[in-house]
Amino acid sequence: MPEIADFLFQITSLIRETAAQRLAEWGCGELADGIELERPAISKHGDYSTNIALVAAGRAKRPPRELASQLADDFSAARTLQPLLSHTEIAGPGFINFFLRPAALAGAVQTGITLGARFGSSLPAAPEKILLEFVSANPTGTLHVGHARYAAYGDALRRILEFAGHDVTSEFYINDYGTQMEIFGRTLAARYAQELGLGGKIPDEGYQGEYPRHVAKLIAEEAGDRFAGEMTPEPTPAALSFFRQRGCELVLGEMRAELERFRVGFDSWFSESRLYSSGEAEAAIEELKRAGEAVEREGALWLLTTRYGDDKDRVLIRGSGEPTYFASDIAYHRDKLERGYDRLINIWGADHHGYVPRMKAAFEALAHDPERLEIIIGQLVNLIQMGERRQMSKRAGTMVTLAELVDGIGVDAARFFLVDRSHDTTLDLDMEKAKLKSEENPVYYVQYAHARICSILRKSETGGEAGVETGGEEEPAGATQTAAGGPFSLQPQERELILKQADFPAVVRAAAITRSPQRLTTYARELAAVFHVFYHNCPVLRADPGTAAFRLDLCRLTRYVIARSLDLVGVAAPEKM
RNA sequence: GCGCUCGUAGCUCAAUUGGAUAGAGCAACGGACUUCUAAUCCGUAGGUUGCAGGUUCGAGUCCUGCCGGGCGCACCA
Repeated sequence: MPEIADFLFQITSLIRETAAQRLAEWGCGELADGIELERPAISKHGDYSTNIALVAAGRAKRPPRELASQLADDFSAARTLQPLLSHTEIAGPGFINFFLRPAALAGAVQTGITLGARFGSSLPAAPEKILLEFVSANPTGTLHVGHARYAAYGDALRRILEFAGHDVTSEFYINDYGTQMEIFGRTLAARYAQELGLGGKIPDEGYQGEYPRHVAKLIAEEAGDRFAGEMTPEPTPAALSFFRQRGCELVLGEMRAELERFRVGFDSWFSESRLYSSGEAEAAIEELKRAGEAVEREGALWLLTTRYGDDKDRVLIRGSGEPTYFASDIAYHRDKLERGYDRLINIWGADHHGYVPRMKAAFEALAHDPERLEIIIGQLVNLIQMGERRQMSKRAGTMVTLAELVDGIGVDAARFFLVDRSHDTTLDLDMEKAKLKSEENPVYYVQYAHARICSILRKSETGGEAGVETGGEEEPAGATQTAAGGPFSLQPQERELILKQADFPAVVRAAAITRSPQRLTTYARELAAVFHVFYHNCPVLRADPGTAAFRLDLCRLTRYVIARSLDLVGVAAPEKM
């Protein structure tokens, strides 16, 4: 239920109210609340249409067109709808098509402008306190385009959910505990020793590649030879602990800077190792033991996830006494719930989807509703290099970093490109092609419309051309607009523009509900297209004063909606191009 | 082998969650700048929505079975 009066929502509400009584008469009154207005594909089919007669026909056991006819009469007779509705038609198998009065559409523009920055925002029926966790890259390397995809998607989702009325916290989970960190620390120590000419040896399982060397260099710069005495024959535990910790800090610092450059900020950075220092991990495990959900077997501690549909039980504590990543994750999610969130949304890569059932099972084991955990699986990014499809891999050196992506095509093009396709399809990225074709990125099409509008608005403010020119002479035939207040008609391009603007609040809502930021890029492109057509057919500053004023309002609202649509996916809206 | 997931124009993707004649952008071809920004607009061409059934007034969308791609199936994370 939108907090804010939104034109399409208002009409829909009035249609529902009007239809409710008749539907009840036919024994299907509960259908009224489900009535939705759609934009027909063809303009001849009206401004909006509804299929309610078709839906009701099955229940009422009467021909759909007969029901449509009755409902259409009701709509025409309804006092509340008369200021909005010009007429209705019945078409096809039983669609009811609505044709709106121009004055009503003009009123919608005024409402939108009055709402200003709030236009499109809403208050959902059940606002939620949401924790949105994404990226959460291991602090042992650099961010690549796979992370970039989740960063762009997650951050856009955060913006959209907030604008749609939810209370969202974005969080980055830091895997700074366990085996991988251990190995990373050893790798850094070896690289550090090499920096100092002490000839350290990278462990067998260690990280090859340039990045650890880069981090070790940073440490060498700030620490000098302070640890030189602790490197041979083996790095001391104290030294390893330092390298682990300092390395992690440095990597996270670079990640944070890189993400900020990408316009992705996190409200919270949550450390895995803190779960152990605070005793939370132990507490979670104890709770599971006490509840009889975790048992010792074969020297390890197992969580009995098969009770809740998982394929096999899962180890929490290894025979070696080391807790698994799964144990950490349980403690982590327990902590999230204790922080009072209604819903936990995790964005995971497709390579982790097999992990979902056990995590859900853990919720049940802790007697929490697994529905509160929503895991969004994002498909992976493949690289195309020299015409070959390759999977990204640090070891194979087939990796494109977030930094390279941003340097290559810029933040706006990169974010638009990444969010524009569904997170649910695998994405092929050819960096060479992406660079060559970056000027063809649809983001510029949308930004250009925005810049164009800004240019018109600038000129209107300086009073340059408004009203001084040839009056209505260049108007397309049939224009009969007069100053506000009088009866007028709308050019088809104006009508299209207004109807497209009126879609915006519903687009935001749909994007939020279906977790699809990509709806916004599609919408922004459509709105820009409709505006460009309007621009070519309907002069603004050169129109007569009344028309010019009205069209300037159309421009203002379009500008606002484009800027907001882009902002919701983290893309800038430049005033000049 | 089992599980999850995706197959839509030559390419990259949409399609208001079951609606009317499946739409955009690139790429191709032909037009429009003495004009509020030509990074734009107009037009042409491009499709058995992987295949086969099913559900109903109606299917790209839901169900079943095949085919093909991706990803998983650890006391790794």
